Amino acid sequence: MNAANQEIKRGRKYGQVLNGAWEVFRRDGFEGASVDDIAREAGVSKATLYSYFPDKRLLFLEVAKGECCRQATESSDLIPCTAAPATVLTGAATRMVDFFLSDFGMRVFRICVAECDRFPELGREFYRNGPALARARLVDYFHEAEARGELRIIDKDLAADQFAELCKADLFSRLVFGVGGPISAAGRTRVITGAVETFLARYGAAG
Amino acid sequence: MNAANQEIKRGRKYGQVLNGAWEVFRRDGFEGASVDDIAREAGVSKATLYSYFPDKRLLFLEVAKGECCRQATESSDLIPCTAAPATVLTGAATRMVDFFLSDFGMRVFRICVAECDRFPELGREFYRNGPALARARLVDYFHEAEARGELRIIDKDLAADQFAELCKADLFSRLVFGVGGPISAAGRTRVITGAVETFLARYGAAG
DNA sequence: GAAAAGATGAACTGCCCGGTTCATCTGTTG
DNA sequence: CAACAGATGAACCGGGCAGTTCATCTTTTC
Repeated sequence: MNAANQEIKRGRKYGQVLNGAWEVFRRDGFEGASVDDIAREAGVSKATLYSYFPDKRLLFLEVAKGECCRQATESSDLIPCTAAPATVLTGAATRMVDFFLSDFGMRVFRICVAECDRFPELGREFYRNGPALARARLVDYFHEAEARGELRIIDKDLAADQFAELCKADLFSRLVFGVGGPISAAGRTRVITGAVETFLARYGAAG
Repeated sequence: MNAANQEIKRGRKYGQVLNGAWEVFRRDGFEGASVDDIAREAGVSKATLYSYFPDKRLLFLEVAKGECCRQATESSDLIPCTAAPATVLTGAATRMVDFFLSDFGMRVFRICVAECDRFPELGREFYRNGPALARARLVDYFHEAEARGELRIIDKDLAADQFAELCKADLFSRLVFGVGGPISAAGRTRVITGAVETFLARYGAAG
């Protein structure tokens, strides 16, 4: 197991530390999290923790970057491009909405926004594995769909960003600012179908 | 002057404290700001500061809420509703983009996101004076424009949110995560005209 | 000009936190 | 079993910060 798992680079409890640190950081933020808390949460002594990471800053950066990468690889699944645009787009919209409505997505976003002054590279990492990745995939799909005569898009980058943004309508602000309780399933589908319809009204080949 | 200005509720230097506190809070965030720094920045002694506010938390809340209100009242200017929809919407889009691209808008947003766990009411205040207000104004305009036969919108709330969201395409994420240097004027107009065109493709009466 | 109210700044208290040290314990390897 | 590397935890250090106190100074008010 040790030989196979390359992520446990140094020492036996490297993974434990990362998990515990992520738990505490996402709960309390960077400043709010104390190293003692992290050590306790990870079931590890402070001395052990500092034998892995030179300081709190580096620990945080490693944890956050790891989570950003995880988010990217986990969402690297299907896009069945051959279906009708409305179907494909609805699927894509659902996945995007699910992500940023998730507790996980929200926490990562919040931390990135809060700490991106202190950790500029963190914001870039998140952007690369999040918005930029989603855009690249959408643009790829747009090319194929356009070749099939299903869509007509000049500025494909902008169109992809617009679509992603349409998926956030209403939901995102309310969640970010903690307004109006939990999001209902009806509210979700309202936004998703609305996004697809508006997008196709502009870029659909039928228009 | 004292009788006329009701904002100086307690003591002569109340305003000074608020200004200095805002300066430091927006630079360093809540945790990062030290009360000594604030007192120095405000040109006031710490004892004076604590004679106005019982603790740092309340001071921050007062400052942030004040800024949220200011943002609302300052943007309460014109919407010339009688012009063509493309014109009106372009103006509205420009104002929204200008706001969240501004140093001020960005800082307020960042602070609200970062601290909304610690200060739930702050997020609500920002939402009320920001997104919710913008939506209400747009919806009002939609009603008038629809009565004139210029637009055709069923779910006006959703449409307003979509429009606001379209204005953020590309720009907002890049700014929030500090990716890709300053925003060019060309990039700005690209997004604004794109937003108006997509919106009108869906909701314009000509469609 | 005197009293009252407000402002001052500097010192002080406690507390928490990041980071270090060290003597001791545990588990692995040969 | 012996040797060694890693893990432990508890104590400790230095520094910064929120909040208090107080004797003194300034401004207002009558």
